[in-house]
Amino acid sequence: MRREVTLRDVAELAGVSSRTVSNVVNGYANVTERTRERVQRAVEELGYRPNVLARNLAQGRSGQIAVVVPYLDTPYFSELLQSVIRAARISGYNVLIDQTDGDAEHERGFIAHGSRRLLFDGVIFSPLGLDQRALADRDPALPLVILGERASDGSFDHVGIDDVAASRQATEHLLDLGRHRVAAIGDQPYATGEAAQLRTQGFREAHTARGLSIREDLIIGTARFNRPDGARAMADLLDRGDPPDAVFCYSDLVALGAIHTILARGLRVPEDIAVIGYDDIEDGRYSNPTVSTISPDKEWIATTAVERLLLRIGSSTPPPGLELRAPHKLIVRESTTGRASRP
Amino acid sequence: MRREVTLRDVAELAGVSSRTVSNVVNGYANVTERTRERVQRAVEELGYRPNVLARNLAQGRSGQIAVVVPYLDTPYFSELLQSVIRAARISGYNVLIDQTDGDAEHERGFIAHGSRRLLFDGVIFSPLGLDQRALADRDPALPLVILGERASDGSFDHVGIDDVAASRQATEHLLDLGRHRVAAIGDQPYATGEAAQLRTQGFREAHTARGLSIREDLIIGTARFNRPDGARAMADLLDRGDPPDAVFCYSDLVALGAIHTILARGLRVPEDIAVIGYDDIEDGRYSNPTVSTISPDKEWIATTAVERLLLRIGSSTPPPGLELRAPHKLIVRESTTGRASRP
DNA sequence: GCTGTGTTTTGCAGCGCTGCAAAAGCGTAG
DNA sequence: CTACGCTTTTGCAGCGCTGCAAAACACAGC
Repeated sequence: MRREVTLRDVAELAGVSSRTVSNVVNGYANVTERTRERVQRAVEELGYRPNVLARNLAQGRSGQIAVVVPYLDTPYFSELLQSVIRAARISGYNVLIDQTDGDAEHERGFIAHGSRRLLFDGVIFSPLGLDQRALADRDPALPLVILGERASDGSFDHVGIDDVAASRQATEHLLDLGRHRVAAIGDQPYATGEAAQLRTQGFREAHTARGLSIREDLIIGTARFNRPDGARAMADLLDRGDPPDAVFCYSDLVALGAIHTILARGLRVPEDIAVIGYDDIEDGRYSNPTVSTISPDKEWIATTAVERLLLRIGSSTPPPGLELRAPHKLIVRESTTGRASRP
Repeated sequence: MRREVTLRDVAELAGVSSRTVSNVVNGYANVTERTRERVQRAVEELGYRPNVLARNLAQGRSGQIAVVVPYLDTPYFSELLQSVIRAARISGYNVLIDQTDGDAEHERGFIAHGSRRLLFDGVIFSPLGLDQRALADRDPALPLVILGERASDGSFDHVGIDDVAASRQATEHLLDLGRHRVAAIGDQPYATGEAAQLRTQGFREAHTARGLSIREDLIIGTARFNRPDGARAMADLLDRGDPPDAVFCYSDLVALGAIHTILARGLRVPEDIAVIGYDDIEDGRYSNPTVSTISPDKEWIATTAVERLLLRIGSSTPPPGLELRAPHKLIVRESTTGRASRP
């Protein structure tokens, strides 16, 4: 493989210094038209391409941001990622993706002090559960934006919807339908399940606001927010007898899993059991029945996260950690109100 | 921000040369136990972390591979990516992800000569359509593995299932059910739709092998392989009158979209119309009805692609471009044979 | 003690680029 | 003609690491 063309090669051909070539390549303003043209021609003649690695080393930055999610194949994340990549690219950043598989050790490693130093300039992090230890030995110099959990300690930004309000809204929708035995699937009552706990809180508030009591045994925990766990939890509920007449699921995947079980048992959705999900993934818009859900504004979340992160990367004095509330709305579909009259 | 700890700092503290520290850090064999320990201690005391950028520049490699897919939110790709990331990480490689949004210009840019030179050591590329021009001015020195399309010109590897055989198998399954008016949704009869064309070919072969004629008007094209396009295509078919009694969809998403339309029209799946998909994504295992499909071995595809790519990256004389056939199988679910008797 | 062999450590150059500050060029005013 | 201020170009050092080859060391055998 022949040696690659360098700045110096171009400089020699154009009869200028390599620094001038650098200036032209980077669009520096103070270059005469004549020089610019001469350099431009030389660049093209030799087919010069800047060496990103060298540039990065010299600048002390990598031009990459990392996005860390627990699972890539969760539609919510992949839909979000799509927007993040787009937003980052507009600003000239590449996106390095990593999935933690929900492994706490792995999550910690990503924001720990000095880890993979300089491979990325900042991290957008969607932790499955961000424990105290991880926060404690995190690199304070690493620009960080957290998605989902509510945990800003002032040194990073947090972007997410108001989980409590949204969950309350979802539950109220079920109660408005006249359902009385409403179950919740997805609780995670341990230290790292904060997102789940906020949803449970909203679920409770909806009840107490109406003076309704909560059947604690109708709050079901799951390890993950995916289809198999939703299906399993629903099966548990149905096996017990005295089944619920409505279910609030903490993700659309859980809802799809639950619906799968309900239908497999010969019951109807929503006639026998109404189901509402969370996330508004595309699946739920095409499933049978279609799934009512809480729809977070993913585009808003993605662009805001990138924007804030780049701001952090760019500023020497880190801006204060903000709590950024993304808009959300309730979307009513067949799984709670049934199919509209057929055409 | 204080200056970061460098090799030289460690060297000074340990009283050795920086080259020796480098040797220890990189696990070079010929270092006495005494030296190694001393250096190790200094490394820990100072909290030294290698600067990846500098290492990359010195070595002339980036330790990253790029994976380029058209759309990240397509479950098939996100499921595949998950495995690719895992496989790459095992070999110490990071994965840089990019989505092209199906933009040909963007796709070309990724493999074009010199583009983003050295940002990644190789590319796993799932082109939406790899046109001649892109192949023509591709950088011959860039290690490349292509997924999906069948297009190896000998200078790169290609990993994918046998599309023709698989499609034929799917179609035969529908014919075996006694269906006679079988439609196909997803054809792309233009230059860059090779994957789709192979599936159409399999569809045809299944018919001709049994001496059946094909109703050309039952082969429907779509721009993408997603739910909305599947739903739309199915609506077209039904609007025409004389609807098909079975449909072979070129992806599970298309199938889910098609099923959505069929059910919305008050028809039944599979009683009125049997539907089979392609890709075996998780959706299809939990949808109502569950979706029969062609299941490619994604794990095999991912690990093989990474393995071959790293082999290319590592060898100075590029190995011959291989055509690697991944295993696949037909999976029969409710959308073709109906629900098993209820429990 | 000296030589030869093998192991361990070192010095240096350089990967290709950019930051910095100085040098050169250029036009205008005095 | 000189001085001054502004624009344009340049030279150099250095980002932090590794490749290479030479130097230093250790040990055995004569």
